[in-house]
Amino acid sequence: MRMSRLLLRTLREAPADAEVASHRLLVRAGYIRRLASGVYTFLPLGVRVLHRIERIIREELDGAGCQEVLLPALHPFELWEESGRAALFGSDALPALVVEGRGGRFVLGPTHEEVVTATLAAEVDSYRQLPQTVYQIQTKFRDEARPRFGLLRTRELIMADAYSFDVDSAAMQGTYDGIYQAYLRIFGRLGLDVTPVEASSGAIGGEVNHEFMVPSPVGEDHFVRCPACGYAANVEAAVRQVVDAGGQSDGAPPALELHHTPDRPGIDAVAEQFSSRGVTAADLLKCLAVVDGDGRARLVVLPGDRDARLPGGWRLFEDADFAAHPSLVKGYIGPDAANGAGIPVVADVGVRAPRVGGWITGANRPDHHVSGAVLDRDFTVDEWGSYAVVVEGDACPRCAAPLDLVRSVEAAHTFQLGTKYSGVMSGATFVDEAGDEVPFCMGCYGMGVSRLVAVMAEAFHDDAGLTWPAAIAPFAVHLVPLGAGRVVEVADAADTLYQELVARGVEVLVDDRQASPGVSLADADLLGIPVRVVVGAKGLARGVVEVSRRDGSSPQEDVPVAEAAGVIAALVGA
RNA sequence: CGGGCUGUGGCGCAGUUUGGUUAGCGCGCUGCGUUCGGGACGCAGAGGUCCCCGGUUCAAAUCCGGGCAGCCCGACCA
Repeated sequence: MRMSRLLLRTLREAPADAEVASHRLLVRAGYIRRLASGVYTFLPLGVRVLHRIERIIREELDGAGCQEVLLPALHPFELWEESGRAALFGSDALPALVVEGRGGRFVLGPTHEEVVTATLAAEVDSYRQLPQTVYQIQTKFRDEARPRFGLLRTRELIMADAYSFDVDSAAMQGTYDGIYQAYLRIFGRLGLDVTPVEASSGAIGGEVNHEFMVPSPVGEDHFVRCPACGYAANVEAAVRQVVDAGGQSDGAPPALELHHTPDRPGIDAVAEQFSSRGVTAADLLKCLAVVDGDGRARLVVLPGDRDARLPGGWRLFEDADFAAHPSLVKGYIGPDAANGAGIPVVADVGVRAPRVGGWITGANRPDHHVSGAVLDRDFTVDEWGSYAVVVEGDACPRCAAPLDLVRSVEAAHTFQLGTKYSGVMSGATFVDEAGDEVPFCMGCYGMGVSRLVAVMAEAFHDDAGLTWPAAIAPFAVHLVPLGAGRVVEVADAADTLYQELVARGVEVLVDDRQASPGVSLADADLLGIPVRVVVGAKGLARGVVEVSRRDGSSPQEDVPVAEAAGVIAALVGA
């Protein structure tokens, strides 16, 4: 490709809204342009990178036995009513865009479980046709509350999503493992350091699921990792154990005392009132009245210095709920009231740790708290669990070693869905060997392709620009003639080398613009093509061209002009 | 959805407080010339609904009212 013909403009300065390196560099180097907030155009260089990534994904998914399809991006609204997920539209969980057309109401697909289930339902009737795994590379639409960081979080995104259909749960798990391994191979070929973690399934659903996390300082997710046993989980799903330090007090048990605590909204304010006794938020019980997934009232209790982590489907009490349960006084809840009212108390394991002086907690009457509350004397717990967001240094749930906290970008997410969709959508069944009609056992697997462009740019850049690995670079070789406009030997040598490389099947970008050397070299740094070949008067005087690696992985090398095409072609594996 | 900030040629910004004649600077763009192995220089040019609507005024980028959009922090999130 001749650079003079390439639709490319590089920018010396990045737009003011570009904060992170990938966004700044992809815009400056002319790979992408913003059309609207969270909506980007891929220019020719950007499309080439996108396609290289897609090709790797296709090769690995095809190799894992998946078949490519292309599902519609425009979905009949009724399909989403059938699955029940239309009820989530407009919520943060599923911010879909709905459009009114002459043919009715449509959803701009935010994800494709409904469509693919309907598709397979129509094509598959017998266990003999199973298993099936299909995938597509498609544009998805989400009405993001806050698009940001360039391609990392957008309203319109390109995703590779696969869907598996098996006869039963055991078969589905086998398929799941196969895709999981294929995903690891994809990230391996991209050269990304990825960690699969246990995660929460959100609006997609299902029991078992994994996120594929790429550690990054600009990531919006956090996961914990155990350096001892390898446990890894998103903080939204991570659990911990509480190690009994042993120091049980042998002094007299604390007495239960009532305190007047007016105008003390919140844990920190209450702790402040007792600060003269050395009390901190960790000495208080945080008591959250919630409604669980089955609509039952529960009281979640955890140490006051921890953020609560509620299981999926649980929600905090609203005013109407408090009205229905008058024993729970908003702002002054103590677990004993829930015990008395028969409301199950579920407590974080942190509440089990021995505590000199007991707990400070609500007194179940306005403006009052109690101190000296002791577990099993003043209140009881019906069920123990991990209801606090795990933080760095918490004990690993498997081996008790201190956990590390890692900031990261979610690059992919896989789910074992089971019959969540096939169980409720009509016709999503097949006849099994015994002649019974049973629903498909499904899995789904999503990978953010456009997001991966940004993830790769985050992982592969330096101060001067991008440093693509060969696997996804838009071109293999950047040929930079210096002074071709006035030194005919340079122009001739560069043109000859360009023709030879093209003839050998090397993807070459040649800088045939009328630009000064500084501009050409700075743009070459910015674009990040892995191998650079400088053809200049200085080199030609010695009979050589200069070959270097953008990532600095090997020193610059002088190659005799006559051998250049062969050496370079071998270097890039053409 | 809450808080803060910002909308001025393609990009980055000044000008707005204190209204005033032709709206300015750097980069980029066009032409000519010189230069050119790390973002050169000179000369001459082109390019602007100053986010939108309404108001005040002899006069509005500037003041007032109402919108819209964008960014940041938080909340939320597949």
